[in-house]
Amino acid sequence: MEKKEETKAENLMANSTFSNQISTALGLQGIFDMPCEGDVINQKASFGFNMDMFGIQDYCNPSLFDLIQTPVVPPQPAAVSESPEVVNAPATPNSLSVSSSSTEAANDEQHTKTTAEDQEQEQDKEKAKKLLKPKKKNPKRAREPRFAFRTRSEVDHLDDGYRWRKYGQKAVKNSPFPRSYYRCTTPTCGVKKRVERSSDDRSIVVTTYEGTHTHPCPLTPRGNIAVMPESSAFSGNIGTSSFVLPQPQYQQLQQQQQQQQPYFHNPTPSLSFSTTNSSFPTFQERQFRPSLPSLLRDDGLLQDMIVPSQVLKYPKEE
DNA sequence: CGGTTTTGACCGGCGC
DNA sequence: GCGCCGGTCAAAACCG
Repeated sequence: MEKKEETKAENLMANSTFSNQISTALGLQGIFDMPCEGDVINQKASFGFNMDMFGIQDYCNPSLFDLIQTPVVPPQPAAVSESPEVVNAPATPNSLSVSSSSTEAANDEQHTKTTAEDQEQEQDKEKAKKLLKPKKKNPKRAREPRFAFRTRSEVDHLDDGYRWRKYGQKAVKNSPFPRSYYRCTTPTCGVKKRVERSSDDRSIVVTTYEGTHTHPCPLTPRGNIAVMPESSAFSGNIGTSSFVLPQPQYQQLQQQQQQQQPYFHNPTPSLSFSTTNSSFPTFQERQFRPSLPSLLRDDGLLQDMIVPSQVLKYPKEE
């Protein structure tokens, strides 16, 4: 019951354009504070990361950034060793018979407690267990670059335009709120993200991204930030939005992989977040306010902070 | 019926 | 070596 309510709520909130787009796009690391509720948005958006690079430092909050930025990148990449041990082939199905016989012997010594079938089952279990081991191949595999940011939102999992599948949830020490683990559903994309609620302020969601998407945002044809995909009222404007979030890391990958994957030839828009000569107004020029139609109101209002200027103009601003 | 979420178990790293 | 903890797996449940 509650679950359904939650689902509803999440659906309602699902439109929240997510700041990870920004972060992902910029390849930033650290924790970004991204207030996205109306009460907060009215306070003047306090981007926690340095937006100087966009020429919109007016809205950056360096102190906050400094305050909350944390080294989410592991201290040491600990030499990724493709050591032979990774080859350490676990018991393969073929080896089953061998170990099976030895197991039988062992059982024989004790007592004939199990039938052959039982043993087979046990062997299957063990085999299954062992089959898990090879996955530890890269014991110290270098972690992807990570970054985290904080978002004030009622929902844990905000829609960032990408599709995620939850693959785990864990209770977090010293926090009453569990941490959820998501993985990008795109087969070749190994991006993960963790979502947890701040124990200090339950209204704050801490999202940590790991890795770089190797594909455009599925909800947008050109990898642009997705803004209210189902809001047809805006999609038109958004489609031509000057607010285009490039994805440096993604672009890097483009360069690296475009030979392998023509997919990446899809030109990623250049950084037009810069306000110097684009039609996108400076943050200073813009008035962040809950100006979107009511259907947006309950969403994380982050989209207010990053919706294109056209959208912002949409509702008469008075 | 296929995709997603839930959830208990498992594993490795790390500190003691 | 042991226990704790974070991260992941995968079967089952759930959902559209």
